[in-house]
Amino acid sequence: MIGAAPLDTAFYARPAEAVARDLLGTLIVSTVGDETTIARIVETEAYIGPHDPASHAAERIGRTSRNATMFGAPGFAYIYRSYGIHWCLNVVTDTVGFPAAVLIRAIEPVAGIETMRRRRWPDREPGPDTHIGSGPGRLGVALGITGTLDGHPLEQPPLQITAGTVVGPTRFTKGPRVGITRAMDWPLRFSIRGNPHVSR
DNA sequence: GGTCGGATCATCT
DNA sequence: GATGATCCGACCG
Repeated sequence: MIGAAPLDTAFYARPAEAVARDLLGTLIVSTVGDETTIARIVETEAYIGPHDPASHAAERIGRTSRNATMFGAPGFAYIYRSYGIHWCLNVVTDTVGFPAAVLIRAIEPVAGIETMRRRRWPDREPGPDTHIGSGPGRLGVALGITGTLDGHPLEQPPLQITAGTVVGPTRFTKGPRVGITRAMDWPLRFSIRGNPHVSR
């Protein structure tokens, strides 16, 4: 459903694993730069707390300026710079003082696809639509997300998440997270089964 | 199809 | 000084 109300704090104020699963099928509505783009979340990863060694807020790291948003209230965007190049979007979950978040790993374009194509390929022929948001760095570009949105409440423009399509228990896959070097076997990555926009 | 190296920088050792 | 929740283009087969 397009135009649904934003997800509320109660949705986010749960363990990251539950939020990661339930974010599948919901819609990101971005009005960054006066252009509206809407995309369905098709892949997520949970970073479940200080005991999660792969988390930016793992116990051995503690609270730093980068991960400060993860320690705050649920329902806010945690955005970080990846490999010095990409902006990656997370959603803060659980409770204040307990750092947990869900990384959005892939999206499927729903509206504003021309804007997304232009942002992704400004100086060359557009690639296939399945490459617009099939990865955390890619979807950041497509939706116009930058570090200035770190700490932004996701119930407000210009970046919101609203209810979308309910993804049933047999229509998603759960498996190991991608690109990490610790806790590589923890099954905290969720994706819509068979969706061509999933990163892998 | 697959593998490899470069880009680029905030954060941490 | 090294690392990393990545991506892309080049090259190989």
